[in-house]
Amino acid sequence: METLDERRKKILCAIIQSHIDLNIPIGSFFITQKFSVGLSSATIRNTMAKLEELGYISQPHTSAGRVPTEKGYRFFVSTLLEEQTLAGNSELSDELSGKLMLTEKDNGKIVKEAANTLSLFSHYLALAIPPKTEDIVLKHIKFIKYEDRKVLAVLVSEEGMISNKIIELDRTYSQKQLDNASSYLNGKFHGLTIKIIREEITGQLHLDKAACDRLIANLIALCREVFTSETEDLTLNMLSGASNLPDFATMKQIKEILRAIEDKQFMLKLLHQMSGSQGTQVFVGMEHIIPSLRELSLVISTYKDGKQANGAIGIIGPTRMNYKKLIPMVDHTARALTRILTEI
Amino acid sequence: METLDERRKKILCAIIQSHIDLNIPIGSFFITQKFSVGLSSATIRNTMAKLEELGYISQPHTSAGRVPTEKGYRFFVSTLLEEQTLAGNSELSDELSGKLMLTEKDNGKIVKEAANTLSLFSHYLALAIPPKTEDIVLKHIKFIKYEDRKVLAVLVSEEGMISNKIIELDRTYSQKQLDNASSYLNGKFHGLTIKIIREEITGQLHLDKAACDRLIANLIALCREVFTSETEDLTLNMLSGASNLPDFATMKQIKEILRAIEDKQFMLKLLHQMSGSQGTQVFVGMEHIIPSLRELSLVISTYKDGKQANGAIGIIGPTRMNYKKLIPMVDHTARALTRILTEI
DNA sequence: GGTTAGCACTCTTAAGCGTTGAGTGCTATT
DNA sequence: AATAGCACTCAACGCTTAAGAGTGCTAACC
Repeated sequence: METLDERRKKILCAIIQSHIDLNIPIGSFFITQKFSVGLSSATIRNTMAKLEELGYISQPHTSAGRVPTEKGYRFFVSTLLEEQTLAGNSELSDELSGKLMLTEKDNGKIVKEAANTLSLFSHYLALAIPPKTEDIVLKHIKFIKYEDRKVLAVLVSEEGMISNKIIELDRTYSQKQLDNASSYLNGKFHGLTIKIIREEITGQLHLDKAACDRLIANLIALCREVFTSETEDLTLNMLSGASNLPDFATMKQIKEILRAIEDKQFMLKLLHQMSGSQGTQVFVGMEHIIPSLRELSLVISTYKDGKQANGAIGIIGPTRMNYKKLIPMVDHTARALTRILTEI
Repeated sequence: METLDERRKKILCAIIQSHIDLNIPIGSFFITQKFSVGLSSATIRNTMAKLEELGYISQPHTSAGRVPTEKGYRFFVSTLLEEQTLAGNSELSDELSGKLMLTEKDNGKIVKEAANTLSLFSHYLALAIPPKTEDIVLKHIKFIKYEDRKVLAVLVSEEGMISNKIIELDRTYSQKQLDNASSYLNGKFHGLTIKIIREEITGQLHLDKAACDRLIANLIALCREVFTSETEDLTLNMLSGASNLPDFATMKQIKEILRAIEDKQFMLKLLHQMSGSQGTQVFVGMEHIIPSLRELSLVISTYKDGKQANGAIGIIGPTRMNYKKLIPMVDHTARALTRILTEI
């Protein structure tokens, strides 16, 4: 595979950046004008022909300028990621600290707020994926009498997530009894991840049953439901700035995006793709996730919440988006989010 | 003001229904074909001229057919509302009962689920507005230790809404102390609406302070925050089926809708418009709510939640939407929702 | 008087067609 | 290797023309 020398890289980036700015095919003459590169248009043309041959750019039609291909964008993005541009996001910083430092919020709301701000500044659709339910560490569980035979279970995680779940029992218990059950479970499961708790419950359950009184056994049995079912609230997908829907996309694409985001599988898939790697990643062309999202890109970065769990926050926009500005922006937001979540 | 005789009504409705079905201007000849009305196109033309003069229909251009005006749609809708068409929504019924009867849900989730289903069947954007916070009746309040000086307050309403709120205190309290505070407040405020509680707190507070011990006084003071601030979760706007975004609308309109829905004021305004009147209402052309939503209509119906509070559920679609099908659908959903919420 | 056939008129839509201009690839030259 | 020159291609634009849908009006009809 032929590699790109310095000049070709420079011209390729010039084409892509120009196309991002102007959204028109870029011609050879334009490059000589805009970038005082000291070459004639004919030379640029030769280079362009080579770049096209290598698959980085293409022509919409014979007599048009060049447009970046996905491969082109990927190259462009990778250079940007290497550069680690620490562009001035001080405005964003201020807004973020201002909004996120208000103390009356649980972590879920903080993450959502971060996505909101990111959407506001990027003018694109922002999304935040909370950590996987499995990795969440239980801090506290509390049962509240809800109706005659229904109990509201409130779960608080070490990371600051809060989740409600209503469970139905086969008979009525007093609040006192429920409090006892809470204490027992708190003592037993405090500090463990949901994953481990789940295993404990399914595995050891029959052993404990004999040891403790009937009430608690019964409650544990029902608790199984709390921990085994998907505990939706914790994995709630957070989406923000739908009003910042991109101008670029067709109705069909927008529908696809929203449908995808409503679908939990998509988010999990995405998080899975991210996991392992740290920092900011860019997916140019999202067809490997959903075929119809071919013309869209995702700039996304992981954040940590103080414990071991990882989430992700990022934006969805057109493939032709201003990566130079947006990559540092997403990166910055994720860092700020991590900082604030660990500070608490 | 000249009134419409039977024939004119019939022709007007034929035009509107045809236009809704086909989304093209409707000509006189078309009407004679589709509806075996026993009149020639010339006669239809005369009637059309009259209907246009009266403002019910209009021509996009000289040689085009007729298109309904907003006035036309309003007339059409009012006849449909009179008719009380009880069209077959058995499929919707099944889906609804199936989804809503699952017992593990709180009322907030049930309402959301109803909006989801409505969106699924209508193929439009569905929205549900929960009852006004003020009218909600407190059933239970519980404090859970969250962090050192932070407490998670969980509010459960008689209607089955659940709300979380984190409040910050000036010192640390033990869970035991928090439980005492919960009991005290439960005893004092159980069964009262948020509105009354709010008044009690702001009014009587200084009197009680002397009577009860310092801890509780302090907690009540902080409780003020729980009840006076907007308790967002309870008034959370519920929106569903963004993926069912209408084909009809321009990007600009869609942005407007989403922006509007993100804005709480809009929802409150809407609920206010609804309040007083029962049953299903149709707003043709939403420019009285937001100017830019001129080409959109809203079909919305109130639901009751067993107590005195009212919410609303409905859909947003193009002015040219299939009212004949959708009005009964919304009506039906609201009824089913009321039934299920009161049954519990 | 209401209804209808006939007809001229209007205006959109689509197709056809030459012109323009941007941008290219190729070749000969430096 | 870089460049100037040139013929070539093709989308975009404006123009004209033809077709067709639907109207309003008038005169005849029941």
